[in-house]
Amino acid sequence: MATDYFCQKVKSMNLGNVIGELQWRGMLQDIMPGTEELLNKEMTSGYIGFDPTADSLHIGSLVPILLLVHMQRAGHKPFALVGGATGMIGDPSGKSEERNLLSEEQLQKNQAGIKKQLEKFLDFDQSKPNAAVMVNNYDWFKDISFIHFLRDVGKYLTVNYMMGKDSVKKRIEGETGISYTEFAYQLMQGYDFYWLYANMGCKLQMGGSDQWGNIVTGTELIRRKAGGEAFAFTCPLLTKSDGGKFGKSEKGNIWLDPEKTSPYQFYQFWLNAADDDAKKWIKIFTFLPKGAIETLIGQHDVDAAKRLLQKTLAKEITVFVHGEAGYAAAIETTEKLIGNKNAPASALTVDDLEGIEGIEKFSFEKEKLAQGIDVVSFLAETNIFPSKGEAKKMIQNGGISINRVKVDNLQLKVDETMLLHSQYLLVQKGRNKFYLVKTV
RNA sequence: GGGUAGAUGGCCGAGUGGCUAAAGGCGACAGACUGUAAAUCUGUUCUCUCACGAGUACGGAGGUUCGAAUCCUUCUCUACCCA
Repeated sequence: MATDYFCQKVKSMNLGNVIGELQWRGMLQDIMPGTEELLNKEMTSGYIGFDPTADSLHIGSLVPILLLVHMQRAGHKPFALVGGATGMIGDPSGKSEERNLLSEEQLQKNQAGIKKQLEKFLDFDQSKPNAAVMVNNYDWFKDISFIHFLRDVGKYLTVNYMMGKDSVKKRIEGETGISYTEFAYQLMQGYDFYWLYANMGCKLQMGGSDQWGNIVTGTELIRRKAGGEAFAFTCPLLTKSDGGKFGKSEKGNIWLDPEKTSPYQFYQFWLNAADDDAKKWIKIFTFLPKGAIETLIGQHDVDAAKRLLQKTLAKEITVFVHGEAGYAAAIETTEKLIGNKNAPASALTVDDLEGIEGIEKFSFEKEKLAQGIDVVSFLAETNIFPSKGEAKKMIQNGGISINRVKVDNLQLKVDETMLLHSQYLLVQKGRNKFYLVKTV
């Protein structure tokens, strides 16, 4: 009795208050009763699933990842589930239309990519009791037959129950309907939770709030099939203050893979956050303590133009995802290209130009330049623009600069005399999109 | 099985024989203003073309017509109603 009490006491002393932490950070949407008590009482195993819909995670997945990190920091045991099986089916949540199935080959590739990324963010050191664990639901789904699934899983929940889920309801009421395949998705996710509960002692599932329905199916399955009690909480889905989709730029998703989104572009995304967004995001995407964040917000309000919040946010998250080196490269590029925008392009050294990380580079034949070429053809032939028409429109809009000088004349000839260090041209589209053309 | 209403550009949505490459809105891109913001205002937004212009396009196929997103036939898909 006395030792029990002692053990419990020791445990609870080491467990940080995750829920409280997540709450002030604005990372808590729904929570099942009893979850907080469980987390305060014992080291809890909790999981989040990531479906391999692409070969890299993007910043939308960052919030769930951070939930796991917070869990681990607070002394709990995080499970990252790669959805090798569920990814083959397709989650209807938040999707207005039935999706195309991915090829198995593609799925394999995606799983590998996602697995590699998740490994970076969590501590898998198995000597620690709360080491992170990576699982793949394909491992337990691959041997289940359809008949077994219907008997062992499908039997426990009514279709009525399943149809009540928002994700399903919306699709049934919508125009495109829902296939049996996607309808069954929640059962699979529910079974994941059950399997982890039964085999790995996993009592908690987390996720974005769009996952609430699927998660509850899991706790329900655990209750009915195993008579057990499981818990859950979700984080809010992020939106931008202008109503746009979070995590999208003109080039599409912001990926965590530096090959897809360079650290510079990644950094720029956060740096460009609107003030209101930055205030919310800095709590979510950094691990800075409450006091520090409050101070920052205070300073920001005094002089918003300094964009202290954005800079701190961008720094913290870039270091987290791409490391110090990635951040350093991002900063370097930023300063060269945008930092001192009044500096003439000729101030950039060869090393500067060559070393600019994360901008698109093109090559162009030196001979063509020797004769001089009109800007429009130049922009089209370097592939900076797909056609002359587009290049022309952009120039007419005043959106093109070469070597930091705005092109205001369609007739402008580009020739050798414009080259920086005899071989480079710095082409700028809009305020902060740069392309480096190197002659060959 | 029977009936009705639909399918228009990235999305929403107007358009029922020529004035329609197709109103309007959203989104996206660019400019001005700014803080590499936001808001606002302006321009662009099917493809190729410096331009003139040409080519594709209103679910698919075929037809009527000098001319079709618009009329007819048929097919596919969706929603709703009746069995």
